[in-house]
Amino acid sequence: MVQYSSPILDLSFAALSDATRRGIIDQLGRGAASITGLAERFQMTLTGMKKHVAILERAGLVVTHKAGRVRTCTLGERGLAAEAEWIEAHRMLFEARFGALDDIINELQREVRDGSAG
Amino acid sequence: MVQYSSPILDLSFAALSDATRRGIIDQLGRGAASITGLAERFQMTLTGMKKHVAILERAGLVVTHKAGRVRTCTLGERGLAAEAEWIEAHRMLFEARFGALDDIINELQREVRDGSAG
DNA sequence: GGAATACTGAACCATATGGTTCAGTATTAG
DNA sequence: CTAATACTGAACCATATGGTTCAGTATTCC
Repeated sequence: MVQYSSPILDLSFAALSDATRRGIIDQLGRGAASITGLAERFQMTLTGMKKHVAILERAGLVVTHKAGRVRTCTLGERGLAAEAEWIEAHRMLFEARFGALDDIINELQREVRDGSAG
Repeated sequence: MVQYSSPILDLSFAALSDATRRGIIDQLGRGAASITGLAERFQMTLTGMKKHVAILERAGLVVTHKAGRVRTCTLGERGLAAEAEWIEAHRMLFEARFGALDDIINELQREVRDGSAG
């Protein structure tokens, strides 16, 4: 079996797969915000927004701090380094695939070896 | 309301949020593979593997071609450009936050020290 | 033709999202 | 103390994942 487990990437790519959450990151890049502020900006109930923030927080992309009644959300310190690293490494894979097309064709012919033409 | 919709990023970040699917991309970077080949390598039923491949395909990350009985999977030509672009743009946001942190802290300390707004 | 191979689809199950409402709790303002 | 504000948690609903099994269909091999 092959193990490619990476809880951080699992959680953070999942967190980034929603447009609202990408918008929240965008917004927090312009300054800290409360749950209420984010909920208003994204036209959503407080409860709904809190769930999004919880998902971002679990992924380490957002940090929150409650002072009095107000929970303030900011971008996490972790940043997007792990995600960028994976993406960049695999961009090269994608590009290498088109560079190394001959090898791939050979591999294909060896594996399939059915001479299927059309 | 704010619109941050981007079906491509939705689908591809979601596709990348699973370790098995990241492994499949890894594997396809080393050469094309059949559903059966991938299913064996990742210890999974054909049906299960086909679902993963379908999710990668829907995101444009993988392309498949059926010749005879065999469906061959390869990396999609689209690559990871859109994902890389989003990540890089927002890495800067994250870093800008912490670059500006000194300023923010100074500002806060100044306000506290001066006892702003009695 | 008949059997093995490779995939496919439907159905099922458990869990997670993405959202809601409703009923609280804690904090701040008067 | 009272009231408003800001959040929180439980419960609910629909849909998507992540996996399975079981029953096909299409191809290839003998």
